[in-house]
Amino acid sequence: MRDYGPGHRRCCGVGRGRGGGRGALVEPAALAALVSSSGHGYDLRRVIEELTDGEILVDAGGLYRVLRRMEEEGLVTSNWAEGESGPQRREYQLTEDGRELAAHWVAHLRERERLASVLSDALESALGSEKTEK
Amino acid sequence: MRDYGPGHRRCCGVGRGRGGGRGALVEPAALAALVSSSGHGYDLRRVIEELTDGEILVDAGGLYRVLRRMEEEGLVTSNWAEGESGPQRREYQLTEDGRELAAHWVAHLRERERLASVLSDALESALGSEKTEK
DNA sequence: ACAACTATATGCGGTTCACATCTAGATGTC
DNA sequence: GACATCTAGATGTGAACCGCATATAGTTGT
Repeated sequence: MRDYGPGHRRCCGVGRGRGGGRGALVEPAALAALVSSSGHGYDLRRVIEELTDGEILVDAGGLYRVLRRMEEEGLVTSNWAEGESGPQRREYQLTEDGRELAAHWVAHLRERERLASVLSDALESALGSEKTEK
Repeated sequence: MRDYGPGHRRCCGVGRGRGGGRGALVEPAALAALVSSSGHGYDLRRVIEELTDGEILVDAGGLYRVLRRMEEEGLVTSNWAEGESGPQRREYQLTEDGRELAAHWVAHLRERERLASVLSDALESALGSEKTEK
């Protein structure tokens, strides 16, 4: 159901479960983190946060899911870190495929950036010209 | 929505069913079209295409779904066009709420644009600095 | 003993979207 | 007439994304 509660209005697809709210960001964010420093999942969250100046905070559960999927797809490899104290860690490394995909993501994100720009320009000018004709 | 052509395997979340591939674009695109010219659904597709210089092509089925959902939410109103030849047309008009939401979408799209920019910058610089150290 | 933190993982549900398919009226062609 | 095609609206299906909650362990601090 689409009940956002009383007096609480839905705005621009922001909210729980809105998968497409920002588009697929977790995968490219994970790739970015892994390109700059391989490591374990929990830490990658911090790397992502740092890389993006705190703009992008990924959900831990979602990140683990994405990492496992990427492993299935041969984009990363993992192994349990040995001889360490603390909880078990699964260390991830990028594969060559993963590195290639990361490069593709750059172009893809630029394209997405442009689409958002084109659309917001269109919206803005439409709203603007409407005002003048009133 | 967009035709990525044949022979394009999974890359950067492009493909069927990837809901979040580019984020929610149909709703804001529909709003943009309706701000600049109210009309019926099938025609709004063309308006969207024109507004975005052919960059954004929405799926007809998806557009109708979005329009009906927006009507449920009070963002648009519709009525069957009368006294016309051809197939029945449902004419849509923006409500005041819809106009407000359109304005919100501008800011939201700008934010999304920035996020994509931040992330692609991060990815690019990570890939770049990796190359130098090799 | 208990709380808090690190680390990995699953469950759940809502949402977006592309592709295929369906109905139906209008129009054109052979 | 039979047919293909275009316009117009609509549903079915299923993949994928994501936020939030919760579960499980080990570690560290009080």
